[in-house]
Amino acid sequence: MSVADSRPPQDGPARGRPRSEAVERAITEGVLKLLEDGVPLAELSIERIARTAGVGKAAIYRRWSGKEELFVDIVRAAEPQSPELPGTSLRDDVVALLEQVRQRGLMTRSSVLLHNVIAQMKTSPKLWEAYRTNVIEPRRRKQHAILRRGQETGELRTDVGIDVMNDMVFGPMLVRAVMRPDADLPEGLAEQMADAVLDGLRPVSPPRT
Amino acid sequence: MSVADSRPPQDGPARGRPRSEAVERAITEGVLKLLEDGVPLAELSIERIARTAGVGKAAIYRRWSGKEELFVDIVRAAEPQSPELPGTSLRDDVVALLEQVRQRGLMTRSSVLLHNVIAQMKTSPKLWEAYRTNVIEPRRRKQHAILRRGQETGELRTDVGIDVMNDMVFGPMLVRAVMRPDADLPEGLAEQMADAVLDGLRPVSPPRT
Amino acid sequence: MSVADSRPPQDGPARGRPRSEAVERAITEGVLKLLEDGVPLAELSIERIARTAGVGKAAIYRRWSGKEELFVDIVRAAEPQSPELPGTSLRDDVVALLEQVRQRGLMTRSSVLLHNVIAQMKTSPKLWEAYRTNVIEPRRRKQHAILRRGQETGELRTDVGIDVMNDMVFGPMLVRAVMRPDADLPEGLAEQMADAVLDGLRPVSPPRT
Amino acid sequence: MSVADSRPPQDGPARGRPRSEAVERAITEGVLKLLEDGVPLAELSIERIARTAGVGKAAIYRRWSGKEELFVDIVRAAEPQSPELPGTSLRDDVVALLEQVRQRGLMTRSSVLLHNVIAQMKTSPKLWEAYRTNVIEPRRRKQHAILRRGQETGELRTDVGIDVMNDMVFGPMLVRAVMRPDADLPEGLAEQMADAVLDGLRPVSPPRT
DNA sequence: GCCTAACCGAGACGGTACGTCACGTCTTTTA
DNA sequence: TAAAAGACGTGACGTACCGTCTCGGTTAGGC
Repeated sequence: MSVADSRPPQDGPARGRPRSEAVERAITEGVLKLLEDGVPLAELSIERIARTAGVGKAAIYRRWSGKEELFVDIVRAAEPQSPELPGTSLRDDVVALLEQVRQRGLMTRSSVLLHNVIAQMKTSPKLWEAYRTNVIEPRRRKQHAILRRGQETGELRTDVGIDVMNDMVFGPMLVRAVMRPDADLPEGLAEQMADAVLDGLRPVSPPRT
Repeated sequence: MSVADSRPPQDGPARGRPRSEAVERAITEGVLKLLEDGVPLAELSIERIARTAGVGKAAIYRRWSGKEELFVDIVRAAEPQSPELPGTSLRDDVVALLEQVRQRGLMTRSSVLLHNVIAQMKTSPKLWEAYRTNVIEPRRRKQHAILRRGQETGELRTDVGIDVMNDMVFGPMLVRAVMRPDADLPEGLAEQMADAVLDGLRPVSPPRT
Repeated sequence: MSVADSRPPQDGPARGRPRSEAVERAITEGVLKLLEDGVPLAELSIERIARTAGVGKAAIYRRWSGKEELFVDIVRAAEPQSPELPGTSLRDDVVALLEQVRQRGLMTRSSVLLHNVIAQMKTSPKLWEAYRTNVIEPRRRKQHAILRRGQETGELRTDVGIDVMNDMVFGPMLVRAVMRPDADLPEGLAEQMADAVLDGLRPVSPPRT
Repeated sequence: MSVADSRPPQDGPARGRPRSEAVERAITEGVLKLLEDGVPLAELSIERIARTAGVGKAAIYRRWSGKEELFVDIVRAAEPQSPELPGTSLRDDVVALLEQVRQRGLMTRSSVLLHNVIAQMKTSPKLWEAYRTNVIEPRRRKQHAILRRGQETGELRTDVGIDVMNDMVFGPMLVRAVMRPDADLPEGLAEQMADAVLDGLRPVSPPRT
């Protein structure tokens, strides 16, 4: 299940002493504890994590190939589950997804935690790729599906690319929740944004006076 | 002019040998060369920069207090100048700013350079603050001013907060240009986005059937 | 028989699965193989020995308490048996013992093996003591007995301590065979040394002119 | 002067900050202190030495390529200077050299120190070679020279190889002083040994009755 | 034309962390 | 109960940077 678990694949029954789940837990909880104590991400060394978790360095390297892989797993674990979509209309589905992003922004902010870890990832192309593949792309695929269905039901214009529309519909909330820690995310924001932007993306623009 | 130039303030004429501008240039150009050669940001150590620039470590520490301060200066230097706004209409001004972001996205991508440096900054609150104050906020103030004037001229609805509208108008392009290196930024994208989103933000929403 | 076999003493018949002799053999032969392959003694780790022998580490620790104890047993096993002494005269007995040392020097050298292991032992006082007690002292006692009998038969002077004479008679060959891997040990060396040194240790030194 | 000083050879004036002699002293004295405190040689790690000396590991690796090279230098430094030879006769010169070996044995024993370090060296062929070249061989050359001159002056027989005679003359004291920590080395031992062994190596063996 | 202060490259300094390896112990399954 | 396998905490390995500190030497004013 873990992205970065590096145990070599093997057939047959496991041989030797199995890896302790307690160790796994001690490590991840150690990292979270350090972050919550306000330790800057840059000061999270493997040695310090091991010391905090009461664990040998080797126990960490046995599971992850480095600091970054470990962080990916921790972010993945903290990632909220994708919500059930109502499916009643394009507007309702869009609101549901926007609301998820908004919630995520609130959570991320309140627990200092993930914001920096995610930012940090961009410094390592390899890791960013892992994060994109495992977290971002699935979310994006779901968004595309919703928009495509909106086009089919005639709720959405067809003369703008799905990908561009995706950024127009979900980009504003993303920017607000992820890139601007000082902006507020009031209740009702999802509805407000959805209504306004979908209004500009209706299939036929009636003439105005 | 440099944010991080740490020469102690001093009265009277400079004494002793003045700092060599050639050294300054060698350092910044060394960093750019390394980045362009595809060296990951995480592998840019002060020692390596000094070696590449043919410069002593002390010469760097004399000018910046650390790696991060150096990076801030480099990003600032590479930041494009804000364009002149036509001022003919809300739509034209918005298109001009969106076009600037689009151009910046194209440039950043082609020169590998800044994308990661900016991401990196988030890991250092101090630096992110500096970047926000010096780069992001001025740009945002200009955007707000445009939108406010749009409200005054009746081109924009007044029942949505300026700040939210700002994200709705400029957020999509920002996401596309800064956060998604694989998305394309075709010509005409600025116009397309501006027209669609402004359509949803017109002051009066006529009833639909 | 093994010095370092650490099975706890126990009454009654052995219980549970008995230790496999094949494992014992695999371990000792693995060590010898590694040494003969030119692996430096310092690179002989328990882990590597176990890997080479196809054996678990625990199987080694069950039998010896550590690397050094294992080495003692291996050296002991390789030690040549003490020869029969002719007993016809002091000179003949001395030659026989010197010849044994010479042979041992030749053997040790050809099989790389033991020279370094013995040297290594000196770093562990405990082991050196074991080696001294089990290998060196018995040999020394036999040498002393011969010399003492030489004094009784009037073949050896009595005004020099047995211990000093022992070093004078056997020391040269020992130095040559054990401490100087590059010296040659030609046939007849034992006789040559014995004659010369015994000449200086005759009971009465007649006055010279 | 140090065997293992690994500074790359260089022309012209020294560049950069020169290496501190104080550091050199702190390291060697740290090692001696640890040994004198009874720390087993096997527990002397570079990290511990650095900690004891209040020095960074790099400062050690800058001077020696490893633990063993460091030890060679320490033994060399503790090695007594070769004595002036009287030159009055073969017997007097031999006594002088034997006395040196005896003294060395006494010292080595009293200061626990060097005995084990020297033994340790044999485990590393490379180091033993260094020790042999720098310490043993010079001493041996001096011994050979004395014996050769003894042959020329008619004090020594010529029908035994110099090398074999060397072991016969100096081997006993060497064995006693280096290989047998429990043997005593009384004053006068050098004279006693010299007289006895030289008696057996006189050029003409007069007939006996 | 000196003096002197600050610069310059080089590199040593005490530290900290890296990722690997071996230690001796412990915990699995299999025989 | 022993067997192989392999995870466990510990700690040393040798390397790379950190940011500071000497070195000898250079480069500008101000005298």
